[in-house]
Amino acid sequence: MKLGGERAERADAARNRQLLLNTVREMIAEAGVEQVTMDGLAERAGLGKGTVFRRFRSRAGIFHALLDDDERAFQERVLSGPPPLGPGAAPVARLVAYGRARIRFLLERHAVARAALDRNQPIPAGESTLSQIHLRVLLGQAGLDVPDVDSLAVQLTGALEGPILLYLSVPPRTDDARHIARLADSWQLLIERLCRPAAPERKGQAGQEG
Amino acid sequence: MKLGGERAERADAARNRQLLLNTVREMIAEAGVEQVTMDGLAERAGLGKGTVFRRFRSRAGIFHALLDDDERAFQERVLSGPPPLGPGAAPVARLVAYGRARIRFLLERHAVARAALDRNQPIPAGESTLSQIHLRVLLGQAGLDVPDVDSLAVQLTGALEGPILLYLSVPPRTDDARHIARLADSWQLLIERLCRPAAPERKGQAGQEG
DNA sequence: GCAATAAGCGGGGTAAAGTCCGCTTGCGGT
DNA sequence: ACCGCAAGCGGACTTTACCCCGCTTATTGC
Repeated sequence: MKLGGERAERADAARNRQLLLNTVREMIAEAGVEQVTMDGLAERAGLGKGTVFRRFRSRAGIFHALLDDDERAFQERVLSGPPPLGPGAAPVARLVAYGRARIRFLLERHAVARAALDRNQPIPAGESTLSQIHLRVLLGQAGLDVPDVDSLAVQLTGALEGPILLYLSVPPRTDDARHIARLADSWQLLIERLCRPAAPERKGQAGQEG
Repeated sequence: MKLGGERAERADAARNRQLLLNTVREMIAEAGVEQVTMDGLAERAGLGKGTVFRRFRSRAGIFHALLDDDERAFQERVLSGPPPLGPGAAPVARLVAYGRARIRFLLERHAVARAALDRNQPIPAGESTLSQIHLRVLLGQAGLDVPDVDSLAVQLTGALEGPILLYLSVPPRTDDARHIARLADSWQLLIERLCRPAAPERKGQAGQEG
């Protein structure tokens, strides 16, 4: 019985996928992300190179898959863990908590996250839409009076993940850790200012450019 | 006559640098960024491959240099052009104008900007610090009451450039343009909310996570 | 001019990503 | 149990970024 036209993944394929993921984790632990090559991975796993590329379409795809694994656990904490990261706290508090947790998450997986960036693919790290969707929902719950919550969510995702994915050096310099703590505080400030109610005063302030 | 211990760039080197930049511009115009290879560029410029790598340390370095060129002109407009992008307008208005102009700038050079991202180097697009420094200065002038303007500037740079550098597909899909306009509006909203004065009311709102 | 020298130059060599295509094999149907 | 076949597999092949190192040439002091 096949289900809905979609053939299930073959047993050997599933086995090899797991084998490859385990192997790549070992290689990263031993020698770092930089040293992982497709040939090396294939050989170490006792498989052909074609197999590796079939499973993960590119080198970046491997790290993407690796990140997806961890991302699932993270998502679990967000969706059903204790507040303020999980449900039960006020939206603004959850936004702050999410940012802090996300910064930490990405920092701990920094090398992998950067390796998951693909020069030819738009979406970078493991289902980056996770952040975007979650921010989108919480912003909505916060009852912000803004015309376009979606775009704001995109932008805040950039504010949250951009610095780590783009500007951080890949063997982190010693003072990077301090930067991170400051980024987390700064995120909290940004969110709280964004969400706080308007001053009752009625002087209009505007900026424009064509 | 040599100046200050630093040997000036040799005449032939400078000529070749310019030749290479022109050649790469031609190649991009004819066939797109993707089709630019180091061998092809060297051959077309009538130079050796080693020369190309000596001038721009990597493939990304070429596009970085290309972007730097344009960036200089952009910086000119920011430092001494007409307001609100140039000096003379209120800081908040300039922040808004800068964001709009920067989004447009990056969008127009999207393919090059993405090609300038280097998997092994932290700093991405042509002197990305330009945005960071400028935002930093304007935030200071806006007289924000925040403890750490530097981190905020880093984060806003991410908000501004991250979406374009990370999430936008490289042959832009048709509806990407609409996204861009929305991003610009959203940027304005973000800045204005961030900079507006606090409501006088004293109800504290806070969020925390360890 | 001329020698000394350091920078620039060239192109063959290496390594690693990604492609191709014929062979093999698990799987579902009978 | 057997058959047909779509999916999986492997590894040679191609492409391309990047390295190396001996040769060439612009520059500077005499």
